[in-house]
Amino acid sequence: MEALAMSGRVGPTGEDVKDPDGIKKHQNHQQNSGDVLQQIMTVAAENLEDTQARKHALSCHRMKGALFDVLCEIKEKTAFSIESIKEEEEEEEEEDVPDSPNPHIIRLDNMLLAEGVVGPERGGASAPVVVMAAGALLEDGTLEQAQYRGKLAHIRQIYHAELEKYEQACKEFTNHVINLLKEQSRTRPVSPKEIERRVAIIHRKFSPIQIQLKQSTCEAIMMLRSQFLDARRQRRNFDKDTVDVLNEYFYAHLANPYPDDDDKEELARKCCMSVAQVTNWFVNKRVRYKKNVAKHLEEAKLYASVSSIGSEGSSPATPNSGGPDGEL
DNA sequence: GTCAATGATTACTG
DNA sequence: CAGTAATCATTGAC
Repeated sequence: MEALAMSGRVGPTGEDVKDPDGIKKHQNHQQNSGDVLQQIMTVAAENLEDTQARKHALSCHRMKGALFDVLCEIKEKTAFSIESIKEEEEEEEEEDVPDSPNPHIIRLDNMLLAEGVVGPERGGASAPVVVMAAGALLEDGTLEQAQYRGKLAHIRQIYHAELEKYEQACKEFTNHVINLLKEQSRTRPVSPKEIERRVAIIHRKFSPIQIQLKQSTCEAIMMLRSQFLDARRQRRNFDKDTVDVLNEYFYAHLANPYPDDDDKEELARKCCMSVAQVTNWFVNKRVRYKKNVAKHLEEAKLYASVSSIGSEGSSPATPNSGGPDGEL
């Protein structure tokens, strides 16, 4: 209220306030400020043109500066307590905000980081097509791995594009609100602290969108993983040339169809498959041959004639038994 | 849609 | 740890 006491020496109505009578001066002040407050109260009920005219009149008023200060002070005192209560309530309601990160969000962040969706890009992740093309020729990297990386890079791209959109929208809305508040600050007291509080509220309201984006991205990664890492869903029959090479070896070593590590590697190289796949193929072949020898006889004859080495026996033996009459 | 064939996985064994 | 047996999940011919 000091602001009012220290305000100009000329009254709003223009009369002389140098009156030595302090009571009269005080009454004048009261009446003047009452008038201005009354004008403010009636502004809301008026149409736009009247309001603009009234606003202009108010902003030109000699008492405006002093009254504005007074209103700021009152608002600081009253609104501050209300806001602080509100904030406490909001904090209680919204525990899922980034200000108080919960384990779920931490898990999402960790997964995004582990998969390289956030954080530093991993060698060419931004160029999935190149990765996919080159990936087929990489060390142990199969075409599937290259496709996995390519799709992961695509998810990364989408995530960052959406994140950018989100940040842009949040920023635009925040700026819009700040501008509105600044605009309003010409006719009503708006403290920087209030602007700060409003911005914080906007960010809190926007954060669930960001969490949803993270959640969706993680779900996409999980789906991709299950799609690519479960080989059974990826199963492809080996092509005929591959099966020919394997069958040739199998029937050529029918007495002991247990390729050693060197042979497995050689076959894997020849057939463009992994050693594990060669091992699987022989496991399946042995058991299925044994289950139906009769059915495989024709096949045995065919590959026996193809193979220059020739069959060592008509029945597969147990590993390293060496004998042609061994059992599987 | 059905079903045999087939590649991969799991539990268990020696 | 390599192998077997049983089983799963998918492919591909019909």
